[in-house]
Amino acid sequence: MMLTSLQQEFVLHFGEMGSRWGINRTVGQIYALLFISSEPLNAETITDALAISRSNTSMGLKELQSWNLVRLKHVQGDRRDYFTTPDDLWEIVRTLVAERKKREIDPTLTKLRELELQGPAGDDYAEARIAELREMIEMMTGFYAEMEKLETERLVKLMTLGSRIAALIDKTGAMFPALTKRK
Amino acid sequence: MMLTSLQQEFVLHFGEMGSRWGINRTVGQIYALLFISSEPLNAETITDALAISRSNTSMGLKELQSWNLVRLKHVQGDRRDYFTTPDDLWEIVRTLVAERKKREIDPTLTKLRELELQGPAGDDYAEARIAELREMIEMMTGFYAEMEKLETERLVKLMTLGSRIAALIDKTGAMFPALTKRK
DNA sequence: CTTACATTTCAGAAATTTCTGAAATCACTT
DNA sequence: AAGTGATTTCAGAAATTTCTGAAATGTAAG
Repeated sequence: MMLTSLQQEFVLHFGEMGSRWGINRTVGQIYALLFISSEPLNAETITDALAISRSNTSMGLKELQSWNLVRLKHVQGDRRDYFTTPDDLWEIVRTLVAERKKREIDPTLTKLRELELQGPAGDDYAEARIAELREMIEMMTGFYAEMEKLETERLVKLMTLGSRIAALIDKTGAMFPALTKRK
Repeated sequence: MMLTSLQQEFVLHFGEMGSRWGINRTVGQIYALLFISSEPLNAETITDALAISRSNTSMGLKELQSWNLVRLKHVQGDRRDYFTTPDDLWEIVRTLVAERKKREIDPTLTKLRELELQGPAGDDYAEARIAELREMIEMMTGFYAEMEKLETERLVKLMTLGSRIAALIDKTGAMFPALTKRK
């Protein structure tokens, strides 16, 4: 498959950004290619569009599947696997956030709880700092859980409230003022 | 400096998580150490607490400074630099989010705008997909900009609204319904 | 069961990132 | 301006990650 120059640039950009996003260049490129392709692509097509090895494509697709970022399709009378990204961008963002939380936040939350369970270690400052960090992460993951529950309509509405958001918050009764205290 | 076992475990965990967070092990460990230390530390102390080279410490601190994640302090009568993390966790989170946005999102938004400016490339699907992605990122960065403006009090209040958030959103008039449409 | 692909695995090669020690630079003191 | 100690730079070494080609495995059809 020959890429248009638009596709080419888009794909290369995602490849370069890959390392900042915690994936490698190839994975970024494969994802980008699937994202801007109107039809599902098979591994062979991806391999030659990106000029990489067939095995690299296989590993990249496996990685994207582990992130739940691609969907498998089948074409009538063709036994090869075809891949796409979801049409709905909101679904993509939800998946991305969920997976990053799982990989980047959850293990740390677990570790912090473990450390607290190990009981007083005679280092009051470190203990307080760890507790404080755990509480903050819990608050943020709690908020995330609520956001995740919202249907896309409401999420969009919230995100487009603009500066009226502050006034809206003020409309509700005061809650958990203790959580705003500083050390 | 001898680390307590609590500090040790905390530091090692941040080191391991480093790669998932887009920093390297050493940078993760240095940050963790500063975070749980009640007093500012100098490079020499960090070097021997983590058993790394002096130059590695220097590079790690430089990296943390480029992220705005550490503060420089000076001790009376000591010409060495001492480093700490801000006491206020909210300040840390704000910095982290701002820096990640700058590194992970902004360059892509710029690139997408560039691609759109290059004008019709005869690939309607890719063009539509790129426009859609740009709009989504703009919506999210717009929301982020609003969140960033909120004082910590209000942010905490918003984050602890729990399930009442949905009802609150519904209280406002309908806005931008077009933005919720699917392809 | 055999053939004909399709896909995955995996050991080593290649590329990239991280780390070190030595030298250079910087900045304060005398 | 010479001396002392702190910090940074940087070239190469070490470690890690990514990529490839070949072999192994999987799977549907004949």
